[in-house]
Amino acid sequence: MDRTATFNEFLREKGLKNTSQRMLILEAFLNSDSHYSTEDLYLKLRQENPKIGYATVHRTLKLLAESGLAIELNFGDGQARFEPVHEAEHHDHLVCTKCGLIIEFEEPRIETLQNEVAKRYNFKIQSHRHELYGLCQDCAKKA
Amino acid sequence: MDRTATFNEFLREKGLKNTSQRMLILEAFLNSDSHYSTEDLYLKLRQENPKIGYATVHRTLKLLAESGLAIELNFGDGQARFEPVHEAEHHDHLVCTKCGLIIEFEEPRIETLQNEVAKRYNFKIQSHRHELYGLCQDCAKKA
DNA sequence: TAGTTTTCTGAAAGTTATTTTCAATTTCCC
DNA sequence: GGGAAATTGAAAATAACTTTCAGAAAACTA
Repeated sequence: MDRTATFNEFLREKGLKNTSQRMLILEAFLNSDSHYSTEDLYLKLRQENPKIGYATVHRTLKLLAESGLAIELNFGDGQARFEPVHEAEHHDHLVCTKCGLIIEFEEPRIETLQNEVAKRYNFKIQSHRHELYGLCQDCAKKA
Repeated sequence: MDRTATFNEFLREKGLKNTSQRMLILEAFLNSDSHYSTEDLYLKLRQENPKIGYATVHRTLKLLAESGLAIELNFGDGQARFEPVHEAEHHDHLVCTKCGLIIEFEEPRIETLQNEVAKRYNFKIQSHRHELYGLCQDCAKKA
């Protein structure tokens, strides 16, 4: 299932409608390689489609984030940015030191920060390990 | 050198002045265990000191962040929060798979996200590993 | 597929957090 | 203590985001 279909299914499940604006915004967003703020994407869309509204772009980006197709990033410049979530997202682990339970987690924002760190040192990442060790919910309760 | 002294030195270096308000804000901030927004800290300070201004609290928190005593966090709720940076901040590693070079890095924002992940699973973190593997600047150049 | 219901849209207004302005005050350096 | 320079608090300004609302469009129903 491609991402347009994924989004359509998301809309259907939520009882929302598939509109031409949403499709335009989705397409523009998916074809981006950078991190768009609402403003950025709005201005880009305006070039082709002068009657699209800022509020619609904003609302659609929120929906995309909710559907999992986008993640919302905050670099602390007071402007939210949205990034497409790519397939093959990998996960990291929480490991319980008492019972051995392993929980997989995904946190794209950590990935972003890793990339930022690597960039800081002109380092080219090939892979990574990231494990959090501690007590799971049950073991913490018993302790 | 304690943190008050650190801040005073930071002020002196920047040609800024040591005022009673700044000291009050610094003290309240350092004695906090939680993440304060400007608003939070402002309201707390008002209890003891009704004439302190919001703008001053805000400006001082920015200075603290600039001085390295605080980090500014963004949880995406549209409100910046500030957290004291504690001593003994630990670091993680970049490891070059070619020449074995190890670079230490610190990235408090990753720590914050880790905590967020842990909270998501009601997991109590005891320690963690976080290593990025790849090519250092030099090896990447040669490749 | 026409009619009905519900959601959507864009523009503008409203919020909320943050930043700036400015006149009075305070600090710092002799 | 005197004076230049920075600071303060209140209020105004800004900027990002969210909501409102009436007309438009999509989805459902028979």
